[in-house]
Amino acid sequence: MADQDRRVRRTRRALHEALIALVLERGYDRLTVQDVLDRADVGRSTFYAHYRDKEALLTAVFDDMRAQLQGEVDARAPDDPLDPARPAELLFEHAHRNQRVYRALCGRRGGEVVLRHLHGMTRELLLGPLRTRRPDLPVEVVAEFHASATVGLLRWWIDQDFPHDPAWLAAIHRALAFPGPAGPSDRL
Amino acid sequence: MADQDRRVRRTRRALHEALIALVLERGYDRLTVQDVLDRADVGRSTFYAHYRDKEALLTAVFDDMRAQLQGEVDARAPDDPLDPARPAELLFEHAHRNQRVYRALCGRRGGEVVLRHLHGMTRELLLGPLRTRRPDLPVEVVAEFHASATVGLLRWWIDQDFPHDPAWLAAIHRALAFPGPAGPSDRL
DNA sequence: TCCAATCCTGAACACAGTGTTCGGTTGCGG
DNA sequence: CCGCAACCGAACACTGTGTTCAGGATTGGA
Repeated sequence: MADQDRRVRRTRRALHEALIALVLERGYDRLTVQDVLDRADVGRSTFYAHYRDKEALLTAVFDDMRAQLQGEVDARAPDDPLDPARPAELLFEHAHRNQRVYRALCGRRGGEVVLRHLHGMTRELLLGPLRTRRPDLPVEVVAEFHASATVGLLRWWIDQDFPHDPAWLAAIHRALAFPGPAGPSDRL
Repeated sequence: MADQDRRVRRTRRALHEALIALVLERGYDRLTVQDVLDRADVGRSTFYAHYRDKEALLTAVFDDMRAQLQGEVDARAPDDPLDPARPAELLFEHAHRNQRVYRALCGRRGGEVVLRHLHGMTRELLLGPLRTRRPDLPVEVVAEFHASATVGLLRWWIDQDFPHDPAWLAAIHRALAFPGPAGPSDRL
């Protein structure tokens, strides 16, 4: 199996790491495939044997992050499946624990593609809990609203270098997105 | 003065129009400068005499829209400067009256750059009215939240081909962003 | 230990798109 | 009608992309 060959693992890992480092230094769109190759010390043809292009590599890095987050959500969220602010809270915590990657992927210097994926992911994450919260409004629109707001908040936090706690951001998010005496932590 | 030469006006107008048309057909990033040139029937060197690159042209088109919107906001908003939902309402109305341009600039096929500008513009538009609304939370964060949510809603509306009214969208926006018995039109 | 399969290398290549230059032409405004 | 400014378009150098292929290196399993 392809996965078990150490060379493949090494190559992929090196490319991922090089991409992240270079995005943090120069920003995604100022990057050349050749730049990544030089940094990762990988041959040109090898790269194209693994990824279709620069964007595919970025997506692969994002998918790693996505899978990890999804795992945590699946593990920690189902005990409280109806709180619509919970997914965002988990997202903020996950970002806080993986600042480097989030800065590269979702920060100012990251690519637009990742933002689209992140937005879509967040929308799906929120769609369930939101269905019950606002039965009077069309769910798609509500999900769109909250996904945009949540990702916007996250981006702001990242670009400000993660000030305060994840809990701080989550409290603000809850106060803005779901005001009222509902939540247990509605004050700062 | 440069502005008064008919040739300049004609060239700029043709380039703007060609860009919009082509974005609607193929999407911004699938476009070549040469494509725009062919469609506008303008020489290559002429283009670079007017704009630094493809992105500068896009920005110029956006600035036209921005100026028009700003004019309307200045004309119609100051009578109600404290309602934080009013700027978004005006934005939705303006988009509805300029569907073609908004689809090209801010829709799915538009460029990422415009989105950043639109986001910034919206944030500035909201910063004033929001300052009084939520004195307990940091203004920047609140503005970020609402700018993201508003632009997200607008993009959704555009990509769905402007279903319903501007008023419909504004009502949803108000209900989600500023709930409570405050606004005059809080129901659908 | 060996070996066949698989991966990696690196240079060469064709290609697409960019942004600039410049001599010559056209159209504008005064 | 004239002088100036804008436009043209072809040519050019340049950057980056994605592919190909023959030869060398590593791997996992027998």
